[in-house]
Amino acid sequence: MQTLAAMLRASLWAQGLTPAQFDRVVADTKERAVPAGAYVAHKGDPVEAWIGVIDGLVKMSSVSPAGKLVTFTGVTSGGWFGEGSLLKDPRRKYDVIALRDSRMAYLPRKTFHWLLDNSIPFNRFLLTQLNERLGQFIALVEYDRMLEPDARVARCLAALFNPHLYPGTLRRLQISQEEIGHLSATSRQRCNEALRRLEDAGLLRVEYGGVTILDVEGLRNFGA
DNA sequence: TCATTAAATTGTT
DNA sequence: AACAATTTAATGA
Repeated sequence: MQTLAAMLRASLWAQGLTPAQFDRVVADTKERAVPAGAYVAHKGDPVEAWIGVIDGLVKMSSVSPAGKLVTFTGVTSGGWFGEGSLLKDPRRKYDVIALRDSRMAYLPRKTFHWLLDNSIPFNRFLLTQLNERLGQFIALVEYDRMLEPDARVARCLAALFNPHLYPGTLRRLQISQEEIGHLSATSRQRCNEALRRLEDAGLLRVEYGGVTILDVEGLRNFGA
């Protein structure tokens, strides 16, 4: 648990701002609490802000025409998303749902573009973020077809600890096995089996209502 | 603070 | 998908 200002200060992208720029960001950014299970943003909504997770966990997902729920990725404390929509498409391309009670930060579109125009470090950060996400999605497509469920679960968890996207995330992840299943496209029972195998391998510890990550690198390379 | 009950989550079939 | 076991959270004495 941390304050909005502390979260902003800890963000990689805020480190490179001038004190004046940082002050404006703090002044413009609004905070909102979202209970578990509630929508942070709906698919198709106009995108009015860059959204960060101060504390909590959200998932980006979509519902196919056939009604099937597809989860793309999760975002943990310290992560920001929606820059793609702010740069290009005016509307959000996916639903964002809180998996736990979460506190979100909203940086207005106007401030976001002002930072783009005035801060080189901010641009640099965005490049890195976009690149990391691209890599994540490429890996997603790749391992979705090639790897066994154990490895999918492992990499999906490792992705939540990407240091570029989510700096300083605690090792303890509060998430049910059912949700890990959604994130990794495995059934709940297959996910449960995978988690226990990963625990046997010493990569994480399975707990009630969550897991503690012991070896991020090991998870990332699992099954490779 | 402790005991009881309900709800959520996990482990098995 | 359904069921049983386990853990946590909530309630009230």
